Amino acid sequence: MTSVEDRRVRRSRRAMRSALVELTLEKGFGAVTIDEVAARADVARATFYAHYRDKEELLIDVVRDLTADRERLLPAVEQARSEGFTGLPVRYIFEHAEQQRPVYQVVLRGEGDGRALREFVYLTSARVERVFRDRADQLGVTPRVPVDVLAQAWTGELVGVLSWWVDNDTGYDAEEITGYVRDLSAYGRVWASGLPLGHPSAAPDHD
Amino acid sequence: MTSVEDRRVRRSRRAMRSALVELTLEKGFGAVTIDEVAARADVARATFYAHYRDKEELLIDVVRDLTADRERLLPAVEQARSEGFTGLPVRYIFEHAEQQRPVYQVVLRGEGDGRALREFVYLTSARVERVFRDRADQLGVTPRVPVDVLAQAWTGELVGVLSWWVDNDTGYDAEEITGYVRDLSAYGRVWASGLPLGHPSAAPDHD
DNA sequence: CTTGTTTCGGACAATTCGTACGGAACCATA
DNA sequence: TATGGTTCCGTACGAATTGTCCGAAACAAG
Repeated sequence: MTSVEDRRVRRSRRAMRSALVELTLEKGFGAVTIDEVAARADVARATFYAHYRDKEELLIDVVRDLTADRERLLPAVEQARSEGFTGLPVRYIFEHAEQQRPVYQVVLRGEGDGRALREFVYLTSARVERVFRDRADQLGVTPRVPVDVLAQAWTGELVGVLSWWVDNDTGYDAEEITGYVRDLSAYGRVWASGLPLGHPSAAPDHD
Repeated sequence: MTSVEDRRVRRSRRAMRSALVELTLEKGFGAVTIDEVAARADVARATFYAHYRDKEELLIDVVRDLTADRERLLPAVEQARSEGFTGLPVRYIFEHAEQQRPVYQVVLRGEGDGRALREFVYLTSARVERVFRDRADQLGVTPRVPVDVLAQAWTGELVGVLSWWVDNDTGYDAEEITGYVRDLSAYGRVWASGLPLGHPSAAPDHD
């Protein structure tokens, strides 16, 4: 039942995914009705229920499809780099977001009951945490900040900037924003604000 | 119409706000019906519509009430500090989240059509950006990363960690998490991962 | 006490939802 | 190209929820 092999299944699901994205951008997720999705996808309403329990599940399917697509872009990058690289290069994330902008907009707006965005954040943070943990093990150093906190913070930063970037006309292109995010997260706000680097051992009294 | 002065209005709105929070934690925002909110708040259904257009507006009211409460806590802190301080101390945010945990959970889960969470993020990031901008002006330095990017990144980091913290049993208390977030965002991932501090002028090749 | 506002309780039509069904169209095999 | 299994269509149905209306009662503030 509902085999992913079947061409009809692929067709229907793909159609419904992009129908949802379109409609959500037009009138907001909450205002989109299942009838409309089916109509736009040129599919019977009964077909929708044959694949998804509700709108939210369809949106989650959109998220999974998006992240799968994102992962599919990485091997080429990794191969071109020094061996053993398993990171999630910021630059390709923003470029991916540039290409798939409408989808990112819909996903990152976080509509629905939040399951979809949470799925996206989870898929990302789990990836990030794994990378950080491997790196720490490999270098044999003890992190000054626990890896799980690090992963959550960095994912939050990424998602925050990403949401803002795809939803507004910020004036920065993918390359610029990549540079800022990378340097900021790597060297911190003190460096980023243009101050001379003090020694971080004393407790800082910034906010 | 709908004057905020009237005691009946205050009563009704407060009751509906906490009813929504309770019910959302019990069964999820999407599953909560307006009937239930009214019933739990011990208010007629018509009264709901006299105050809010839909559930989302009620949730936004929850957000505004929450941030207003958060702001109300700050003056005491600011006064106890060196004059001229206008920051948003991380520590008090996490302590506030600890006290108001159910509300933070509901808000940060980002259910509904996202307007409420977006309002929260906006209210926070606007505050943050103002602080960063003032600080940059005051110090007369040119930030290496534009202030708007800085604000979005830091807000994202804060919201990301906050969501994770209030929704999971992370094992860190408010003070610990505050220290980590503050140091990490101030000095960056390179420092946080325990590495010796290289010179940040060369282009980094981390992710 | 009087005036204006808010709340109540009940009713209403209109949407949307989720499910069911037989028959037609389709796909992957042989 | 024949066949058995699946997916899709079209339609129909009851149930639940929504948003709006109204007059009467309760309340707040001068």
